[in-house]
Amino acid sequence: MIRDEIVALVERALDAAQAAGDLPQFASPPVTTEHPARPEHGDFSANLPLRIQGLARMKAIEVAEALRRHVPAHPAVDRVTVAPPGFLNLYLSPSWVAAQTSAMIAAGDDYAALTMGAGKSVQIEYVSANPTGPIHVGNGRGAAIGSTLAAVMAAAGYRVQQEYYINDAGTQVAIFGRTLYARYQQLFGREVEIPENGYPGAYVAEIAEALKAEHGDRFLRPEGEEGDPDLGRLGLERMVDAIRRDLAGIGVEYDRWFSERSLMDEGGPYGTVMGLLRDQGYIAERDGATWFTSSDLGESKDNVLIRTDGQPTYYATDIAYHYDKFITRGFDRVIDIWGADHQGHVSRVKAAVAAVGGNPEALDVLLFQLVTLKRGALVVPLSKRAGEIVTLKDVVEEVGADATRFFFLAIGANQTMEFDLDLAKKQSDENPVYYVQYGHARISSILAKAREEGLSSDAADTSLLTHPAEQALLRELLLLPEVIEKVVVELAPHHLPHYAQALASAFHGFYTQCRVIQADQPDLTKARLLLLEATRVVLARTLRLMGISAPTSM
RNA sequence: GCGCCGAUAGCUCAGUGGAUAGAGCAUUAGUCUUCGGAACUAAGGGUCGGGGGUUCGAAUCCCUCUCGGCGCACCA
Repeated sequence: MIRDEIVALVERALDAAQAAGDLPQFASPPVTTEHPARPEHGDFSANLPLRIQGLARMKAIEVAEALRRHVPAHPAVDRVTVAPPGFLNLYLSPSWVAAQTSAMIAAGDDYAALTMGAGKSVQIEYVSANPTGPIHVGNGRGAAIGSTLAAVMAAAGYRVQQEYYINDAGTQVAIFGRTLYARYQQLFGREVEIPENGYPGAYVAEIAEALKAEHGDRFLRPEGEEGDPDLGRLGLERMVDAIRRDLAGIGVEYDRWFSERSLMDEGGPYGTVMGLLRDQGYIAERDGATWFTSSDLGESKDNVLIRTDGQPTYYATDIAYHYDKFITRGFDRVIDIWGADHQGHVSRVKAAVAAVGGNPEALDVLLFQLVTLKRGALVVPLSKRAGEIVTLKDVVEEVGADATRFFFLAIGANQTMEFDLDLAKKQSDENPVYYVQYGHARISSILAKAREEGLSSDAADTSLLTHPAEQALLRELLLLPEVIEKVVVELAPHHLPHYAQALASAFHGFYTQCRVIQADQPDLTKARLLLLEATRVVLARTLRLMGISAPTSM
């Protein structure tokens, strides 16, 4: 990308200035650039002179001047200036900038593909909500973040695998099964209450009805007896199917759905991990339970792995799961995306990963702060155990998948979100996603009209694209690779929607000021059509990375 | 009590140690209305929660205080 070339130019200028004796010899910190807020300060600005003035024992402005004299010529760079108190400002050549459009169009949906991932495998696991109830609004945030990060990392050259970890074992699943059986019995006229800690939501009763319709009384046991485990298993399958459908509704598709239960298979990861921990002396038996002595590894306390009832804890299975990710499947990187309420789990999973032979540095846990759901001033509980559940599906049906995704993506993960259901519809009308999509539709419409009139961008002379609005748009198009890099480095997808808005704004400004199709100016028309094609490519690419549609009409 | 996250315009939020802190919405005033008005231009609106410190330079880094969210289970 162009930024890397600019950085290289400044590095070479430093070397040359030192070689020529204009600057003393010293080891320099790495060169960085930024985009100045004000256009008169150039397209790229390097603050290197300010940072090395001490090392050079010179005034920053003099360092800058010495560097400026040694910046090598480059076709992309028009001029280099020095600005107080010691900035080196570089200006891109308007004709070079305009000429980049052809490459963007040629690259198409591969535009801004990076090699930083170097083909490394990365597994991204997200949502993984208990399959004891439907996906709710809070889960949707993780879904939007995870699926977007996956797309962006793929664009950055990683081999990405997206996974959903199905918690199909453990206490909550058992409670779900008992709730389902209670609902099932009720359908046969038995006066049975759902369990105290059960799931009161209507969806459990609906599953019971569906299973009754399909299987009749097959699962009925004599009164007072426990239910047939097959009923629970089938109910869980239906729940997982519903989750899969709801997530597909906002464009989320996983490569793999991983069963927690499968970890317990004979010779599987769970047994392996327990053996590994035991061999290394990290296991202690206390109070009838089996403990991981994680405090030996710097954790604040030990944790139970096997409860007194003989069942493994969520932590134990999670260790096995991460062993499977790192050791069995050998991912180079693993990214877990969790709600902030799991924050306390982060360090002990990392400790466990290290204990079973994985590299904790290769594990990133991306926490997103919780979504509080409101209906006007009232806070709506998100718990599955509360009666009312505001499902992701409900919200998507009301405000649309594109607006929902954009809404979740636009806010940084560290920021708590308030989702006001009363305002959801109104907000969706004002959602900036439509502003972005409208830009794409507008371009498509103009290009269609041009085709009708037999106009094309063939052999366009891009050097005609000198209008400030054209140049502003062109510079925006060049930024996407930097945005992708930033999203990957920071694991922060929220940069993407902000970029999309800036790009759309640059386009709408161009559209207002520069008429594209002009009969009396065939050459300019060709050049502007080329610019439109490039803009459409970049806009569509940006929207697609966010999992949002790029409509040709709206 | 300990830990993680946050506090920036009326509201929702961006902001990489840089130059005059930005956007959307809202408000006000305009443009234009033959390529799509879901558009464009402009104005008003800020002690970047308070206080110290580091630095040529701090919304950004460090310390501290206040307020808010979330954790600190043999639930997940």
